[in-house]
Amino acid sequence: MKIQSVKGTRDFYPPLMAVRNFIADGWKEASRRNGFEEYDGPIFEYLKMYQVKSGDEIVEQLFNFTDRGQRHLAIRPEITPTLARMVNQQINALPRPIKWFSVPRLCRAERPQKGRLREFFQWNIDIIGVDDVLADAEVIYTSIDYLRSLGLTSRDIKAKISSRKLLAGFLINLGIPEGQLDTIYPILDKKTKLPEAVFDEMLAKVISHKRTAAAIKEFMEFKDLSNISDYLLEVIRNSDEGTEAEEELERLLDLLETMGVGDYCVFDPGIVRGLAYYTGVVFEIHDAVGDLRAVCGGGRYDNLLKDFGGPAVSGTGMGMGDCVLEILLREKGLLKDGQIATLQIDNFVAYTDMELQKDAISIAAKLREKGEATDISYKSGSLKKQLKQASNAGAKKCIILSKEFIEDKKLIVKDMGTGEQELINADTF
RNA sequence: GUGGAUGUAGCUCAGCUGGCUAGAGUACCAGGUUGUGAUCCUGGGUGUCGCGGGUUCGACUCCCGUCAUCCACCCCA
Repeated sequence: MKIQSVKGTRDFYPPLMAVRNFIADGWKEASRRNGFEEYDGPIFEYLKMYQVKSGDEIVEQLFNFTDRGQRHLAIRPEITPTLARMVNQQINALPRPIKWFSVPRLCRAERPQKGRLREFFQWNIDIIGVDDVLADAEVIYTSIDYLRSLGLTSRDIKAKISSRKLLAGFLINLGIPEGQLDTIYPILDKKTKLPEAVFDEMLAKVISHKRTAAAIKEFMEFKDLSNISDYLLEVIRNSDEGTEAEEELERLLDLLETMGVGDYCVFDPGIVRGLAYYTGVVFEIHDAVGDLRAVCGGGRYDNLLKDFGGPAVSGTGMGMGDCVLEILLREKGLLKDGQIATLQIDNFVAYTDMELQKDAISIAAKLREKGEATDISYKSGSLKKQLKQASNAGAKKCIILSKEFIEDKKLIVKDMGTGEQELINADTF
């Protein structure tokens, strides 16, 4: 019976595994050089943990099951709730600030499409316990730092930055009841993703006042804080919250400039994020020219720990999936199939006669004991074939046992880079 | 859940308005005077033409159904 792979999953054959490691290793290096510590949690959790934030409809979008003890469990669709749980459990023992990262394998039961699969990897970084926007700047900087290290320039990608607080202050001053904000955010989040007419229709359903709707659209299209119209500025500054958010954003952009990534960053009030739990700075990094979905997204969530039964400690973080990233890197020519070696050995041991096999095995074993990556031919076929195998394995040297070994206990050591070879005494090994 | 496209060798694909034993490139295996990596040459098909029905003397080809994949919606933590 032939069984195929499950929809939305990937088989990581060695060349693809090399790509996956290339991405994950880069994430880990970027995390460490920016001062983040690695953590991980279980791959499944109680289902209700994912319902806290997002309600019951989320259940249809994740893989859930009941174990033999009748526990309702779910394979993790994200790691942030796990992070919140773990931090809450030891909140009084952990030194602040908490700067943690993880590269979890996640599953979501959504319909697969370009840049979105049912099983994927996502780099998460979070800073918990720092109210200062410096923490938001650090998160954005670390994200850019990684992408930049791959060769993506400020012409390739842009970090679009806004603030939920700014938006909230603006909307409230326009006369929108605070309780309605959570319904409006997901709609505004779609502004750039939908045709204008469709968006207008959706917005009209929640905002009947035409001038208010127009003001919201106008606000979301501004690209420069210093160039915003007097009327909108007045609306923003008409509240402490709006004024505070404006100052925070200005400081954030200034910090990013100081960090040397100012040219990657733009203010974009069109960035809202669909999630309810964001409370401050929000951002997404996009392909500057293409129409791929966001490479990563994140923001500040001041109530997350509290929502998971912990204290009111603030956090800010970011998630970056591997699928869109890989597509982007391939489009930019920064990642090519077969470009990353799946095998890198130091020595390959070849022999021209079966009577030499035992000695060859012994020499290979000694090299391995010394810590050198060594492979050996399993049969004494033509030397041509064995050298080809050595070459394919990326061997730096090929050690050949032949008549010189039988006669004088000498080995041929061939440098696979230069092609030069020398005779050495076998007892050197 | 909705719509569109596509299913032929491990991979990329060709195969016309139905007609001989189903093909190419690539990959892989073997060999090219039993001692040298590339290229080249020779040989090897590794296949339930997604699956099931129907039409027909005859189906990879046409029709119906079904399954799968991809793309776009819905959704997106």
